[in-house]
Order: sequence, then structure tokens, then C-alpha cells
Amino acid sequence: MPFTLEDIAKISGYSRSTVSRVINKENGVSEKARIAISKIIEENDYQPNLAARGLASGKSKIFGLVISPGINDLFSDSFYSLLMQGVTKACAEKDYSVMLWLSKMLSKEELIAKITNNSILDGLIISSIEYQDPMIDEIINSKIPFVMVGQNSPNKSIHFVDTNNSKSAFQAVNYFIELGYKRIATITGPTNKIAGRDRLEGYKMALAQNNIEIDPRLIELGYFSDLGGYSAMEKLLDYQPEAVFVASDTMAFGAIRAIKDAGLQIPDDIALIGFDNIPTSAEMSPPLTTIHQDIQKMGEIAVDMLIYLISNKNKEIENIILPAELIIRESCGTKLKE
Amino acid sequence: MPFTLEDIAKISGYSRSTVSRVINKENGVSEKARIAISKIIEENDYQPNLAARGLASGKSKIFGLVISPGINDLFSDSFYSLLMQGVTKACAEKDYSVMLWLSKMLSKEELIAKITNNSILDGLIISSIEYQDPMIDEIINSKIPFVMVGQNSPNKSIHFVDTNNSKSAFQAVNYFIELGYKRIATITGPTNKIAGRDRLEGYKMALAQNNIEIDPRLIELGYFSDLGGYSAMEKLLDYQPEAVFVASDTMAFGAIRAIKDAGLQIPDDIALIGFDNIPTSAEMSPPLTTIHQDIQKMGEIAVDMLIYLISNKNKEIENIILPAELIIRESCGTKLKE
DNA sequence: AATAATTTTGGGAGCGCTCCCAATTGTTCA
DNA sequence: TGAACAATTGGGAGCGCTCCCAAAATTATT
Repeated sequence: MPFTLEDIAKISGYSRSTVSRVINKENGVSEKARIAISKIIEENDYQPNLAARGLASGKSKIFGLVISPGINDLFSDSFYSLLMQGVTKACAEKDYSVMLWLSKMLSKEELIAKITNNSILDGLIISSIEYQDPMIDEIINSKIPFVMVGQNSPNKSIHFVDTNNSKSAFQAVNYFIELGYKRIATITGPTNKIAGRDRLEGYKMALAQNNIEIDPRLIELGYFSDLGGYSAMEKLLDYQPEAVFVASDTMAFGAIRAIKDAGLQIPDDIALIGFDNIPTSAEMSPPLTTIHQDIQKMGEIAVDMLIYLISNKNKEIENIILPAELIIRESCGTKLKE
Repeated sequence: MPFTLEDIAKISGYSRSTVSRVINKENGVSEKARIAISKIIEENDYQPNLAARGLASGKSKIFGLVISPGINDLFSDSFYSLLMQGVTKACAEKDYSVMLWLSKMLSKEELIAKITNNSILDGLIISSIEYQDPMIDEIINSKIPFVMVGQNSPNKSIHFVDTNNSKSAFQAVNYFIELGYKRIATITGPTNKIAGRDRLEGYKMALAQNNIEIDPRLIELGYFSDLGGYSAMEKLLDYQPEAVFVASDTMAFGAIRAIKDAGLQIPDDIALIGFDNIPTSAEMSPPLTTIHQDIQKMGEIAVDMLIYLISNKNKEIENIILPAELIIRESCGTKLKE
């Protein structure tokens, strides 16, 4: 039988209330009591019963994490793993637990029912569902506080953290243009996801701003996967692009194989810029120029926002858009073409 | 304010107890009462408070999932994602929730304290920690029922599901030998993890059984990662192996790049067999011969075992070792050498 | 028709905590 | 020194459920 508050109280000679205050780091406890009680808690490895606390306080200290990867994406797109790591880390530090929901494993109705009826959740972090997924409306109705990772709707009152996808893509493509490339293609992610949309948007903006016509044949869908990148690149090769902005490093790896299999050189025949800066990208041959975004940090910020939301129900909160950074390596070439 | 049991009781004219029985589908309730109460529950969208239920019953319907990937492994090794998917799916179907713990995000002590004293967990699924990690002893002490994915200890009373790693590795290497290869190298995973150990074990057994001497220079550690596979392969190239058994597909991808970068052909110069059969492996050039293991199913079985354990505290339960299958594609070559 | 057996229902006790207010102790200042 | 105040401590009430046993209603049995 695990120890209870009452047990610790008895052992320490203080009351249940005082012990509770120590555990919850409330003030109004003498230094002497705090030290004595802490010691006994430590010695007996006491941990409060979360169910009891949840019942008494109406708060569970549990956040739900909802992500919607396809069956293979979870592995092939590093986004999910980094996000999970950021969220679990921040939650652990802040004494929250994380409940995981992989939404593709359930029907949408089931998922919503499970989540909204789950009276045990204090809040929700939701990511990578489809743009303007109607699920969000149901979650709003359920009154559970939530934060999105990746802006999901133009509705600014839905709280979110995001990377500045379009601006970063813009910079990448702009950099190609500065280097003198003209026929710039892109391999995009699915456009029903915000990252896919925004990165494509940035690509188009950069071309438009430099008066380069957008050629639909130079835009291929790669689904954020390695294989998608490979076959998208195969198709693009028919139109002989000089440079390709690939909207994720994972797709870029597929694209690199396609280029090599076609007997072409990077960056001499085709220059490449990726997106994500996953660990492998620095070690590719050639090393991949890419955009670094701190996904783990996004997860951490989402947790912080959620905690803030819960404790400041009526105050406003700013959505956060993190900058991303273009990391120049060899795959994009260096010499200016005239 | 959400409705409580008592509210539903009052509205229906029955007692708290009877309403509770209806909700928990217990018998001993008249058809009349059941119908009347069900209707009122439905109308008012009543959902029991899980914290209260947990406190009163001592059961939470929550399982903890503990995995210990390094910061990059979570992404680079498909094992984790597939396992998560299997576990979350099976739990959702069985009306359990999944609490996620990425153990590398916390110190070992913290993790153990959080888990073992987390009175809210009904059971634990633990995977990919180090072989004979002392953490397991603490979890045994804590009396929380748990199941390991991947055998972690020779102690048979620790319940586990696993793939037959050593046998499958044996088959792979044996297949090389049947094809006539003699200088067979291997790239291993970390040997403090069971999958790493067992696959290496199978490699050695196959050589031994065919009277081929084990050459330590033909064994390189690849840490189950793409980059690890690349540099392990680079080193192996110095000793000119004819064939390499790579203990994971992810490492095999790195190895393939290393071979190609050295200007060699697969399988003509070097034959390759991987392990895992991740989706990309069929699409590599050349398509990768590999061993298919159903990780998702392991996750599902772990959940089933755990549920069985909880409801049959004293009964014995068989550990399960799933077979794996050698999938022959082009990377291992086909022609018999003389 | 009376009793026994069975089905159905009701309500007290208690799970381990938080919240709140009252009681106690300690400190300050005239 | 004693009153006024602040800091600290203690314990009752209650969160919403399950568990258990007793009471009531219903049915079966002689």
C-alpha cells in the first residue's frame, strides 16, 4: 500500500494540511516544518495520489497530446518525434503527465468522444490535423482549453505556436534567386496541412516578388515522405529545374536519390534546399542546405501557453510564431551564375 | 457544472447505486430501470468523472508507455513509432488511455519516482531500455503490473513480447552462406539493447554453425541510426566484406550511401540484408532484402497481456515470441557463387 | 396463504486529496 | 507586560465515485 498524505502527516508529527502545503509549494509554512516534512517525503518516496488530487481540486495535471500522422508519417517525418519530445519534456518539468492520442488510430467521432468526455484532462495540445478540421469546433464547444502546434485556422482566437513557414520558404527561394537560379522548382507537402500550404506560399511569393513566372509543372507534391520526395523529383527531372526547394529534409533525401539515380550531380546539375534541419541533413553528401526550425521548442512553448491559459482564464494571450533559420551548406551551390 | 451520478439519480428517481450499475453495465438491474436511466444519461450527456472513479475503485483505465529513445532515435528508428501506434490503437479499442513517458527526458530517479508512485496507472508497457536495466527491479518492487516489449532479462517471470531476433538474424546470415558468400560482415545495434544483442548473436551462431571463423574486424557498431550505419560501413569497406548483415533498415540506408559513395555496386560488389522491413526498404535501389517484424502487433499483444495480467493476478501467462520473416529482394544478390 | 428464495434497490462508508476557516503559536510595539 | 497583529498549524467538509451490506419488492415453493 502506498503512503498517503495522512501517513506522512502522522510520521512527521504535522497535520495533513501542512504536509499538503509543503507538497504544493505553498507558502505559510515554517522553514522548520518544510525541511522536516520534505525529508520524510523523500525518505518514503511519497507521491500524491493523482486521482484523489484530481477529484478534490478539479485539476488532473494531465494534458492530452493529439497528433494525426498517417501510419508511416510518424516515422518518416521527424516533426512528430521532436514535438513529442518537447511536449513530454516540458510537461515532466512542470509536473504534468501526457496522455497520447494518435488520431489516425481511431475514427474521428470516437476520438472526439474520447477526448471531450474525458473529464480527466486539464488541457489539450493538438497538432498536424488538417487545415480547418471541423474537429476543432467540437473541441471549442467542449470548453477544454487547448493550444495548436501549427496554426490551423485564420481564427486568431484559437491559440497556437508555429514556425514562420512561409517567410522561411520565401528566404530559401530568394536565396536561390540571389545565386542566379531561374528555373526553380519545389516539392511540397500535402496542402491540407498548414506547413505544406505555407511553405508553398512562401515559394510562390518569392518567385512573384522577383517577377519569375510560376510554372505549375515545377510544383510537385511529395507528401512529406522520403518516397514521395523521390517520385516527385523523378517527375520534376523531365522539366529540368536548376534548383529545387524541397519542403522537408525527409523528402529531400528521396529527391537526392532520384537525382543521383538519374546520374546528375548536386549542386552542379541541380541545387537543393530542404526544410527542418534533421540531424542527418548535415551528413548527407553533399551536406544539405536547409531551414532549421526548433520543433522541440514549439512543443515546450505549447505547454507553457496551455499552463498560462488555465491559470489565467480571462486574460488574453499572444500567439507565438517562431523564426526559422536558413542553414547554408553545399547542396544549394555557391557560385553566382551570371 | 457537469452532471454527477447523484444528479442523474435524482432526475431518474432511482438511487446513485442503481445508476452506477447501469453505467458500468453490471447486472442486477431491472429492464425498466435500465432503460429509464439510460435515457436520462443520454439526454444529459452524462459522463462519469474519471478522477472520482479512479479514487474510489483504485483503477484508472490508464496504461503508461515507457520508451527510452535517444533524442534522435525516436525519429531515426521506426521501432518507436510503430510501437506507439500499436499500443495506442489497442488501448483505444479496449477503452484504456495511454500515458507517455519518454524516459530520456528525465533523470532515471525522477522517472522511476513518477512512474512507480503514480497511483493513477493501472499498468505499464516498457520498451527498449537497456538490457537488465536496474529500473526494472524498482518497478517490480512497486508492484505495478507491467509487460516488456523486447525481452529485457533472462528472468522468465518478467512478462514480455518479443520478435525472434536471434533466429531471424541467423536465417539472414545463413541465407548469405547458402548464396555462397564467405566474408560476411555485420553492422550491429548497441549491444546493451536486447535487439542489438540478439541479432548479433544470430549472426555469430550462423557463422559458427557453418564453420566460418568470426572476424571481429567484420563486426561494426552502428547504433541503429542512419549515420551510424554510414560510418560503420565506411570502416568495414577496409576489410572488403562480400556481404553485410545490417541489423536495421535505417542503418542499411546509411550503409548503402557509404557503398555508393565508395563507387561500389549493390549487390555485385557487396550484398546487403537489413532488418525491420520499414516501408522505404522496398523502394530503395536496389530494393533491400530484409527481415519483417510486426512491431505494431507486438504493441497490441503487450496491451492484451497487460489486461490479462490485471484481471488474473495469480494465473500464469506465457511470454510471446513472434516469428519474423526474411523478405528477399535484390540487395542480397541471387546467383550462387561457386 | 405463508414462507423461502431471488431479484432489485438504497444508502452508508470511504478512497486521498484540497479548500477553507478556526485555533494556536510567535512577534511586535506601546 | 499585555494587547494587537502576523505567521503557522490543524481539522472538518466535501469532491463524485465504487463497494458492500441491508432493506424492499418480487417471484417461486410448499
